Amino acid sequence: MRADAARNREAVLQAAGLLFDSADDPAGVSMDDVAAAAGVGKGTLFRRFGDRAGLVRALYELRTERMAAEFEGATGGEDPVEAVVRIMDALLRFKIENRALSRALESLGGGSPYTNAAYGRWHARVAALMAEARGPEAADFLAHALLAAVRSDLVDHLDDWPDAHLKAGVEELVRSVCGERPTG
Amino acid sequence: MRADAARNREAVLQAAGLLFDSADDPAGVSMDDVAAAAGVGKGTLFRRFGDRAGLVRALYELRTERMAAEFEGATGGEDPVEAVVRIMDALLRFKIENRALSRALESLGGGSPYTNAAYGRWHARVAALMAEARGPEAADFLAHALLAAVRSDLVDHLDDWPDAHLKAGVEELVRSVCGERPTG
DNA sequence: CGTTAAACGGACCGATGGTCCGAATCGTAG
DNA sequence: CTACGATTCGGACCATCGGTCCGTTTAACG
Repeated sequence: MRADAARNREAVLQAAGLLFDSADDPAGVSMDDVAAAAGVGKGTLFRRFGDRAGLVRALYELRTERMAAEFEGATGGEDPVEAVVRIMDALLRFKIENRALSRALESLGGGSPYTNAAYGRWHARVAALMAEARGPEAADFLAHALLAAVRSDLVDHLDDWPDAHLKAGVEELVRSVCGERPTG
Repeated sequence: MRADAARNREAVLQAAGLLFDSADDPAGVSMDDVAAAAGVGKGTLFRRFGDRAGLVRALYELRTERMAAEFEGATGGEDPVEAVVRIMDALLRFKIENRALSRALESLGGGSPYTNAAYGRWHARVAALMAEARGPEAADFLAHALLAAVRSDLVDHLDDWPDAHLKAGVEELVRSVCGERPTG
């Protein structure tokens, strides 16, 4: 990759990140806005990322890297229920901290958010843990259901709840679905 | 309302219904398409329904009427868990039978699907039942989580599952969340 | 039938995602 | 350092879409 190309790629990612972070509605961030903020022509933007979806995915994967790495090496042996709790909590935090970007990703059109490599990975992981925790019966669907509970637009809808309340709700959900009796 | 206005309103609703039903991607149904299919000018379409969201909501409420009525009078006394199972099953069936329309409704932009009178009603009802079934602790969030599990794009994503499998998954989810032990 | 208020409908507008191609720039070979 | 080909740049340009405007038509009523 030529030097100017690499430089522009970084500039675009950074600019787009700032724009999404400071946007209430991700749909309000246009490709023209991104190009302008990055000091780059529209052609450059589209050649590098293909289309809007490509840009959003690239940005998303950038932000996801660290979190994904944290769980990549998470070896077995741990209580599967606790593992699911940890994953769901991490996802919830991520959605809270990356509201606009996450919403942009989940509203790309087509089958989003399900046509998405990252979703597939999380689902596989959670489904496996669910199968371990309570049998393989409906593990696949229950994993989908858990992930649906932290979808960004729901998190966004509940943004006037205290974070702790939301977190407690998610944890309660996970434990219930995993077959633990309700607390208290 | 003038007679021609009423006639055109019906024509638009019927045409839009057909278009959405036969569309894979609801975004592919444009307002121009609807106007043309209804044999009506664009101005008429927008004057009657305000904007795209208005049209989709009108169509949605039309289709929802029967289902809503079924639960409107559902008096108490029934086992709350069974009541939630019934509601979730009805919602699931509705999403399956109205794929494109439901997806259109849930992807209107803004805080959709949560800025929606119907959602509020379903949530209130489910939350109340959840509170009855397992205490008020996290009932509010758990109701959101249940409803999220039958969101139309998830249902659509799983459209190669047999309906019975999906239905069983939803039922299993509801019973788990309500505190029943996993079956088997 | 005449009058009036309401509805009609399609030309028009602004914005947006995406394309195109001549101009500018990078990397390299000589 | 220079010359040159390949790659990238960038913004004018295009098609489409939601939504508006306004001259024209038409339903309703006395």
